[in-house]
Amino acid sequence: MTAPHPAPTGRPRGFDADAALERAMQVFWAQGYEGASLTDLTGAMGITRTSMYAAFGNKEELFRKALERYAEGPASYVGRALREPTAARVATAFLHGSVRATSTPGCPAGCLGVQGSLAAGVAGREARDTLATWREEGVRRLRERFQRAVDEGDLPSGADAGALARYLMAVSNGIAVQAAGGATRDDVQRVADMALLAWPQD
Amino acid sequence: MTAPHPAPTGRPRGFDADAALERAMQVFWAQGYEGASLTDLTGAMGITRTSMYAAFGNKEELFRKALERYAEGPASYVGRALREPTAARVATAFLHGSVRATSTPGCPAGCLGVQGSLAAGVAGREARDTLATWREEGVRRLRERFQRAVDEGDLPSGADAGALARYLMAVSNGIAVQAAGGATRDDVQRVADMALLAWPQD
DNA sequence: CACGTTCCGTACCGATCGGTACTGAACTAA
DNA sequence: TTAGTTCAGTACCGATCGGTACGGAACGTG
Repeated sequence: MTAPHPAPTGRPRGFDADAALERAMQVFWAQGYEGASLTDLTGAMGITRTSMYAAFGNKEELFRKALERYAEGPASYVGRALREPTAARVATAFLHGSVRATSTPGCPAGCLGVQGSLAAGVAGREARDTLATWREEGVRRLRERFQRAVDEGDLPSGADAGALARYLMAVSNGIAVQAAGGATRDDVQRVADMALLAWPQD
Repeated sequence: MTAPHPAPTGRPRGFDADAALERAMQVFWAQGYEGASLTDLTGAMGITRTSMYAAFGNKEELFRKALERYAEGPASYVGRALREPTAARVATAFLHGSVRATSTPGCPAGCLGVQGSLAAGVAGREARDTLATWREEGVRRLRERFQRAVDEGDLPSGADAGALARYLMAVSNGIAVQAAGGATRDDVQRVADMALLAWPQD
């Protein structure tokens, strides 16, 4: 394994693909999949259509890659929250992370995983399903974390890990909708704090 | 005032405008504002483009009228909830109504007021703002109802009516997102019930 | 009947949609 | 230098977008 990139022949790429993807993510985040035209996207990315297609495939693949970047960037709080030592701290970190990510100055308000595509025509159906799967994957990770907490005695033995997981995801989604609609960070922070009052006490 | 409709001269309308608006509402609900093309809409409404423009103005006005119909139909639970005698019962009726409306067989999953337009390009920006204003109006009505409950001693004097109102709206929005993503009625019912555990006890 | 008014249906408008063919330009290897 | 390969940019593709012009059809009124 001396050369992970086999043979860099031909004309080199004239732009930073990582930076371009970051811009594309921002456009999808702000305008949604259907609302983001190739003109909008390539304009923000600073490249031509042909360069975009050569580097990312097509609009749908660009969207999927933008979502991956989103998951590792603005939504990285999910993975961090899951590594908290107790279920209660997981819940708190998850919702507080959601508050921060959906109300960060300089970034679009809301969550790409929600407003990227929620209801769509035929053209945006695949993007919609991609996001639904992504959110469901988040529920699954939370559920498994909480099931472990039940097994370890961190949560009461009667606690429903699946219900707790979906509850947190739903509140997070609601925070995202509120933020997208103009609610302030203080507004959604109060929502998160109030939602945590429902957390099971042992 | 003998004739509220002054002079019904000319060729009479060949379709039921009310039924047509109902179909349009369903299409916007399922596909969102940008995802619903005029071909989709008029096809479902069973009328031609010219008839739609004559009866409803244009796509944006059709959307606003569909939202009005939604508010008086599937979302009528909001007004009913506000008339409940105690704040706690308002909250319960509001979230349970949200559960029912977002997971009704035969209707699109989710809430038109959320997935109708959350993030949009220039074309859908007005629809998006219309929905944000509509949701904010819901928060206002809840807040005023809860402020009254505080004044009457129904809620503790320290309760923050605005925070309670936004909390309920956020949870409702989250339920809508989850339902749109495929969560079952039982799933979102559990979310609602758990969210109500956070309600202030006197 | 003829007349004015309104509605319906077709056929079309310019603009924009996502996507691509093609021509050079810029690089490495021989 | 030459050949081979990849990228950039223009100019364009057919399809679809929201919206409309226009002519005929269906009504109430003289």
